[in-house]
Amino acid sequence: MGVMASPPRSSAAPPTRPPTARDRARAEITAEIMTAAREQLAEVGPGSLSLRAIAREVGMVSSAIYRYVPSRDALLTRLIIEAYDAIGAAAEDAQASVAAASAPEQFRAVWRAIRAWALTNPHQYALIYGSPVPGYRAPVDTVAPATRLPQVLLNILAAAGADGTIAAPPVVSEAAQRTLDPMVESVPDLDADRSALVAAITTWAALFGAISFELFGHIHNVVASEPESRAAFFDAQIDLVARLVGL
Amino acid sequence: MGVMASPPRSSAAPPTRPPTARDRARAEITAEIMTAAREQLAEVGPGSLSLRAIAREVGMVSSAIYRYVPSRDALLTRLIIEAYDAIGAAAEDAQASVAAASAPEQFRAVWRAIRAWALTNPHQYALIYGSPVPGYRAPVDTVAPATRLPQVLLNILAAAGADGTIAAPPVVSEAAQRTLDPMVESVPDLDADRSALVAAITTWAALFGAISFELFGHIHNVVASEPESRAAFFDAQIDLVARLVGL
DNA sequence: TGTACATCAGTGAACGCGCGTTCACTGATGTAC
DNA sequence: TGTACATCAGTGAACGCGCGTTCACTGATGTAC
Repeated sequence: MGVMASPPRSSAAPPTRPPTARDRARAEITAEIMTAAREQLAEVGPGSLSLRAIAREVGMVSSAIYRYVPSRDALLTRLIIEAYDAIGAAAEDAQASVAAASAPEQFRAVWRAIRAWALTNPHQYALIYGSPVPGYRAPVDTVAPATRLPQVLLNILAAAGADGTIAAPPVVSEAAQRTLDPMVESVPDLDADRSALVAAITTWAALFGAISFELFGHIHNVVASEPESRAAFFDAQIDLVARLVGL
Repeated sequence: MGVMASPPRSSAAPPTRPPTARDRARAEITAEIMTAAREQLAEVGPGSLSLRAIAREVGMVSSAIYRYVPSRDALLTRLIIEAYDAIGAAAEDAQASVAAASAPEQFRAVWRAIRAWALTNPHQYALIYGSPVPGYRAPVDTVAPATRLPQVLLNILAAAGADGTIAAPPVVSEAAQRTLDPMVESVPDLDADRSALVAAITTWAALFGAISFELFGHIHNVVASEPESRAAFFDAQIDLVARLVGL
């Protein structure tokens, strides 16, 4: 997909020239706007996110927002990218902090971190893993940040596959294996067994299903609602689902 | 939960008295309103569902809607109940049509039917399994219809457990088992092994995760997008996840 | 079968509110000489 | 260091639009005698 063709560089400003007072003010106010936008999101949901309300919160007149954000959709895009980056970073940090542990332990640590992030940021979670925002079409910029999280999972599984931790990966139908052909061919470094890949994607979707069910209220009156109960239940789900991938 | 305390009876009208012309007109127009509401839902999402737009569609003045629907939230509730009933009925019908088959085959048939319903009615699906509508609080009336679908799955698993089709159900932690205590105690007929229940709930959430991922675009560029590919991939997910429950 | 009254569906105007976005403008900050 | 000009942030008014809900009303349909 051609992501990261050149070394990372901030695309906003020419590299030299120290930041002026105006630059710093701009950065600060932009941050304030994003914070207000996140709060708005939590209150009314992405569909009703309002630039005017954000302007009010920040203390400017509604039209002034347009000095910082070109449009409502662009703001949504920034929030989406932010959310993918945040949940991806949470996964990366969790993996890094147990890098010496066994693959199943890494898997567990990463998924616990993902769930914890989702519980702390339910509306940002819903923004990226809930229903698509009607009338909004996600631009390509969101693709790269969205891959950070699955990449962490793939890394764990690839390492476990390489060092023999995964004994017998499950076998799936040829038809299902072939559905991954276009993707495998477009990603150069990916030479995992396709059955293992199908299983990996299944665990990925399965545990996001578990988190969504918890967050969206579908296990209300099913699983006890104390935080420790919910955590124990999710742990059990991690362990069950980990079997699918041979961990 | 006290659902179905008395024999089913339409709560709207006194049982006798044949329907008058007015009654029939009312029923017809109510149906038209619900259809328009479903179309609205598909166009703009639940958050922006507009009574005025629905009135326009049906060809009445905006205030006339209030002869049929007490408020916007009440309309949403009706749509939600309708959606739970429809997906529940799809599952029940699928199970009934393969009632003589083996448990794994029934499981597969039901999940295929659920996915098919979701693909055909993506916005109704998102309404009930996507992000909660901000500012909307679901009333108790939605609980009973929401249980129809999981009930079908439980029935299949209970039968498979009883006739020995499920050899060795997986074992989960005591802590996770205990999280189901309140629910098991409140449902009289439920004497399933709690490990099996945890596994059942996990498969339930897992396959809804798979459907949501497909519908909400998360496997775009991952799994080939032709309908047959997607179906084959989902079939593989069913089979993988079925193992969690011993099928 | 015919009339008097009650019920209901639908109208149209109004209340009070919100939204995204554009535009000409003032005044402060930054840059080049 | 000082001045002239360019850049930018923020203002306030406006455009044109949408929304949920209430209310007094007209006219058609249903009911009881």
